[in-house]
Formats: sequence, structure tokens, C-alpha cells
Amino acid sequence: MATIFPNPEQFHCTVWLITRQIPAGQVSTYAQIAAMMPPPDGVESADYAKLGALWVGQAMNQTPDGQNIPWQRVVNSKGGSSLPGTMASRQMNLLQDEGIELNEKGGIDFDRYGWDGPDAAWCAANGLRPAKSLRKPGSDMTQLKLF
DNA sequence: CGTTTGACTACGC
DNA sequence: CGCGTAGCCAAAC
Repeated sequence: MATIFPNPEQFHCTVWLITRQIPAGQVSTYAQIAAMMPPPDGVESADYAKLGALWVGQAMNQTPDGQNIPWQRVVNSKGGSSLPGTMASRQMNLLQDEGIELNEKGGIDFDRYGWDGPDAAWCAANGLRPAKSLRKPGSDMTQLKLF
């Protein structure tokens, strides 16, 4: 087979399915979503960490309308928007409407708004690997006074 | 059907 | 800590 994914459509559908699980007021990253996908054959895990995020970005670019997919809650690893032109500011504006505050650098703090991932049972039901939290361990609420 | 590019990320400098 | 490059898939030219 030429393509490593037997059903590329299913790959996109899975991306959208995961994106739909992101609650309002929280954000996820392309890398986190990609990490939940089972690594396809012929792709090294090191490369998949980078390429997977790229595929997720392509899937988000083809997000169909009318599916209630919160694409704005998916940001890059820097905590900002990678969208071109005015779409970037519009995305950040939508996130602020959901109650997200931007830090001094104009980005999003994953320790505050980072998504912990879907429920472990949900991952298993959809054949996905358990999600990895974007938050740093132990940064629940006690991290605030540190700064 | 070869070339280019991408809503990305890790790594080197 | 900011900037440039590599990665080597898939869809669009």
C-alpha cells in the first residue's frame, strides 16, 4: 500500500473526534492529539512526534463546518496560534471569550488551561493511547504562589 | 508525475 | 531565549 494510513479519512475523523472532547476554557496541542494516535507502520516514533502534529494540522485545515468542532482550542506547543493572517487573532479572541487569560508573552499557560486529555476509558473505547496531560505534575493550584 | 508546501515540532547555534 | 534547519508524510500544484 502506498499510504501508511489505510484510511486517511478515519485519521482525520479521529482528530476531529478528539478535538470535540476538549472542554471549553481549556486548550490542547497538535502534539498531544498526535501522541494519542497509534503510530503507523514504517514511521519511527521520533519522527512521528513531529510528523503526527503536522498531520493533525492538515486535518484541522480540512475541518468541516457545522460539526461543532472547537478548532480554536487546538494551539501549537508555544501556547499560541499558528493560523495565518487574521485567523490567529480571531482564534485567540475566541479563547478569551471562553475565559482564558493570556500571559505576558501573549500566549496560553498550559499549567492553567492545558487539557488533561479525555477520559482513559474513552481512549480505550476508541482504540487510542491514554492522553498525556499538558500540565506539569504538581502545578495544580500551588504553582501560583511560586511566581 | 516530479515539485512544493503545510493551522508542526525537536534540535542546534 | 530567539532564529534557522531538518524531518521525509500527504495533498495540492
